[in-house]
Amino acid sequence: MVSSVDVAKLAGVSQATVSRVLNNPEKVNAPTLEKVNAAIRQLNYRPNAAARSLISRKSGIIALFCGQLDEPDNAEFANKAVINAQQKGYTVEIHIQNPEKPESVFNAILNTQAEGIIIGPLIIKGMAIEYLKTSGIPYIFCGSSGGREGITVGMDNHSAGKLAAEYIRSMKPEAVGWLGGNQSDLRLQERYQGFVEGMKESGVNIVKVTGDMEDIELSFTAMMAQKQRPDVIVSATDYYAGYALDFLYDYGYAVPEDIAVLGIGNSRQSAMNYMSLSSIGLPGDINIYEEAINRLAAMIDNSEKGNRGPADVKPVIYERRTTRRK
Amino acid sequence: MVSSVDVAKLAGVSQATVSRVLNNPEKVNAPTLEKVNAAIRQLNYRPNAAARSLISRKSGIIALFCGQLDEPDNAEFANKAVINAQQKGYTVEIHIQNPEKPESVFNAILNTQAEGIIIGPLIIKGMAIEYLKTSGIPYIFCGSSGGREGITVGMDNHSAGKLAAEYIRSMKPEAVGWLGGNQSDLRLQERYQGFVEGMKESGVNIVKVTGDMEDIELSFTAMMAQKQRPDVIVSATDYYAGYALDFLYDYGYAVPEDIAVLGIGNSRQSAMNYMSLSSIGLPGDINIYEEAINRLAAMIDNSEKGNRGPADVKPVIYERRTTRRK
DNA sequence: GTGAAAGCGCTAACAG
DNA sequence: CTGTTAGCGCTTTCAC
Repeated sequence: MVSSVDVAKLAGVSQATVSRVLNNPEKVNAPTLEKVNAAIRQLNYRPNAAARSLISRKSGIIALFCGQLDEPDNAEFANKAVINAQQKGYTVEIHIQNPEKPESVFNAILNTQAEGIIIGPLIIKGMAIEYLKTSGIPYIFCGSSGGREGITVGMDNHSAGKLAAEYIRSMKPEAVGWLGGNQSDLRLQERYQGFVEGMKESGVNIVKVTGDMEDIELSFTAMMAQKQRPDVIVSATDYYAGYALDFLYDYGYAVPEDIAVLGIGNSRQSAMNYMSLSSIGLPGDINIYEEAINRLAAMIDNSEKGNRGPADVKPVIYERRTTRRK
Repeated sequence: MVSSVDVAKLAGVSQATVSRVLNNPEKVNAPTLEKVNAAIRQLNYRPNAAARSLISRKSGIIALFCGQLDEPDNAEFANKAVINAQQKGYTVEIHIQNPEKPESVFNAILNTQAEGIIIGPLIIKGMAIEYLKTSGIPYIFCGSSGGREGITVGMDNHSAGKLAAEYIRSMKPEAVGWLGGNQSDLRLQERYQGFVEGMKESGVNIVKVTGDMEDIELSFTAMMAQKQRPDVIVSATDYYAGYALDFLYDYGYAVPEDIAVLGIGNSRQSAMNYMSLSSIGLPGDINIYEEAINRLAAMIDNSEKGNRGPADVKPVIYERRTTRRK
């Protein structure tokens, strides 16, 4: 490995001068600077980031936690958050949760040298919150929900559930199915609570199905086998709604004639003509990811406590083919 | 920041002993070990990764480069590669390419402390290959294509294009449209070359449309406005095929009756009933991502040169509704 | 404007 | 089994 000492030798200067060329070139005489730069190129020297951050106590790294990227919600979060962080000059360390052992991903908090942590949609379990709090590293929830622990930027999940309820009540359903996803996902719990609140006193029976996809497939079938089966299905995420559409097709239902389907999240896919899934999501012009990274960066720079509280954005409804009954 | 010296003081031992407790606890007497561990917990001590990697010259980091995660190809790559790397104990640093300035992402190669680099689907431009070669860091292409530079693990793109050609020739098309995506994506170029080769001597006219989505929308419209318009569209990726389906729907075409659509990549979406896109992809049981990470890890551990050559997996066809003409 | 020297927090010999 | 010591590669005073 070539170090700044090697460069110094070749250029015939001291190691300190090499460091200056890298960090304060304006404080170096033009000829010296050129000599050193030539040596750097010749040796293909690359400064050692570990040594630098040992001194500066800054790693330039943000750690990002999220669920698997095959779920559009997660992929959208990761994509936007990473891009915004990159634009601010940060390097992003990504940690993807394995749904089979959801706790284990949080062990990374113990060893990360990240300056900030951003938590997207995932299952918060085990020591996660405790690790976060004791790490001393600024953290922020975005799209996920930390409950009342730390600050959260994202859609107001409770309102989303409530809005879903209000919207489908106008359809006068006989019975409604709730596709809930993983029970440990706080975000989805909040959506469900909002939904139940919105359905209160409607007298409509709610059939709730939860679990991960494999489990859902079974319970979903069971739900549709009942005498009073739902004529409207609300899904806690667009991702599950996609699978619902798939099941319904397999079982011979017409959407929305037999059964209407409503998602939450308003993913890119849902807007495509071939899917055309009605969904509840953020107003079009809001970039919560940029806001989240901005806040995180502020917390890192100013050691800001981040007690400005949550920024819960009110969702809106996007009506598409899967609910558009004539 | 609390260091091992602080822990040592509190525990009444030398700093070296603290280090031993962390790395070789079996070489420490039980009572001492307990004293030190107590101090570690009390002070909430976390070893400084920078200092460690300064000594070991190992960062435990793999750098991953890919295109935006809203494209299913990219998301699948990132997801699987990250999960496999995590299982091997690596931390993954993710670098997402901004399509507006595709070169800039590669600057990260100059400063990364990663021990290995994995390059997924993206546009390789500018100094990318040169940076890779001079970095001295082992690298591997997966899903992307480095041409003949370095080793590649993934689908044989040329064969995929050829297979697409062979398949659609059986449909006796009058004219065929090729939706090509970004011209600078080597992977897509290879698919096209294979396609052209497969169509040779068929006498069928190929209309090629390339560019990113905004551009494609225009050229696509132009393509369909021609007198002899395609009755079969082959898309270089499933992602573009999705948009094609969307356009066709808007313009009043029936798929596959008026126009058949074939994708390449066999994304999860394409298999869903609501999309049911015929596509060309890897045989079901192959995990190229695990293979890629395994090879990269081997290159890191053994400083293996990685000259085992490319592992180009032969693709197969998944026939679904968008081409199933009766 | 440049060099010498002191560490950043840790691991790894080497003594004892 | 435990303490002492010498760096890892770099930035940053402090002299000259």
